[in-house]
Amino acid sequence: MALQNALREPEARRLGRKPATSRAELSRVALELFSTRGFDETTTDDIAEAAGIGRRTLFRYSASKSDLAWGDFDLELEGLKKHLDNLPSALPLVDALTSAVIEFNRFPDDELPYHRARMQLLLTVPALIAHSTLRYAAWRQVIAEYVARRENIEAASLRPQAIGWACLGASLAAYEQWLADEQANLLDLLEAAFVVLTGTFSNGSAQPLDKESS
Amino acid sequence: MALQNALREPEARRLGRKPATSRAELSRVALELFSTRGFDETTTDDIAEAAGIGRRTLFRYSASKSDLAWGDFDLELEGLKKHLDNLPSALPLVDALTSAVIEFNRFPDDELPYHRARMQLLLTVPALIAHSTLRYAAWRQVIAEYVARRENIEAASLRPQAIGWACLGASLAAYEQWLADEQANLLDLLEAAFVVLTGTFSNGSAQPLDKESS
DNA sequence: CTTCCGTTTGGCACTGAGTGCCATTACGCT
DNA sequence: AGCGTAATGGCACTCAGTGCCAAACGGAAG
Repeated sequence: MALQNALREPEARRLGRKPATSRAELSRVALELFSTRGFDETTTDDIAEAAGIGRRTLFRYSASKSDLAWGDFDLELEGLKKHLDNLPSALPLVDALTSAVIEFNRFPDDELPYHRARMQLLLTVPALIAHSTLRYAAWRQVIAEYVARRENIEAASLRPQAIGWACLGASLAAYEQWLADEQANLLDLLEAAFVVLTGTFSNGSAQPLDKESS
Repeated sequence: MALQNALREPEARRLGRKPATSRAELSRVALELFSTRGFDETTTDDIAEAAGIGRRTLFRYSASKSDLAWGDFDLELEGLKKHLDNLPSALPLVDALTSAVIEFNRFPDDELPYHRARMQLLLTVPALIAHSTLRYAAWRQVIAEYVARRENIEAASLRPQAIGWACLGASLAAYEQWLADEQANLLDLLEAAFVVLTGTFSNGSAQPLDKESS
């Protein structure tokens, strides 16, 4: 279901007909249409036609129309895992998490407009907001597994899961601000979001904190 | 779209044909079918038939099949708002939030099995997990608005939004544990989830990391 | 009781996403 | 050229969701 054909490892393919396109290419085409025409106003027929393939084939590359808005997320998740694995265990947990989230969201300058357009859709179109939750779950799980490994507890237990949620929430809150302000710096916002968490959920009783309104 | 007919204020209805059922009743019927037969295996025709109404009418009471799994959430949200409004402003923010979340999830013992069945679906069925995100957004917004009011900042700004996310995440993490353990106490788990946050994001280690330059 | 008015109902037909089936096409290899 | 393999895409189907509209209903006035 997740991995259909046309996505076998490049080296593993020897026999048979060549795939007519790629998941990344379809994502590009779909994103273009979604951005210009609107998500609901774009049919899967439109996308297939724009990509020069049959509608039936489209659904072999992507499990759903919503899924097209996402690129190769699994690939990026691998990067996140690797980054976490390479962090020194002496680094305090919050700092490790902050660092991982920031690195995960570091993109080359020339990709930023593209990334912004995608995130604009993902965080704006109701159908995509809803669908994205399923992708986020995998992201949260990576965080949870890191916490679990680090503290030698079950990844499915309360603490890793709650922390996974908190990190996701901080990220999305930062993204919303980023999308609202063309000039804003995504990575700064991400760090600020984590500072919000540390400031709010401080260990002792909560002392009044200074505000940073926007 | 959100409020269709059949949901006008009870006192406000004088004229015209009587509604054949209610949103709550349909939710009950649908939940029953979803639980026994499975969500994907239940068609909207099935639900309409079980409720003794036409399929067309079903969609006048509920915007979507997924929405049926939710009860009158807007009503409960009002309760959450009220509770937050009545909290003493001297109460530290974390404690206020914890208290609100706990009160929001307090149910009479005899409703617990029903509530559990519903949450089991909402947190297990992919289509419902996805759809629920849209409902959660309203919940987060209530939290964000409270924080914003309390600190005299914009509800749409980073801090209230991030806190809203964190509270939602803590709640959902607690719910997952609750569903996994028949014996567990939901309110205890909720409080524990908030303790996780306070323990993890303690003020001390909020040191700025290396700066980036993207 | 009848008429009128406003509301809900539900049938019908339609769009569009997603899927199973399967013949066809294209590629690499011998 | 022929073979095996894998991708393609057409066709038909299910099902969610919607616009349209005539019929059913319930209260109030005549």
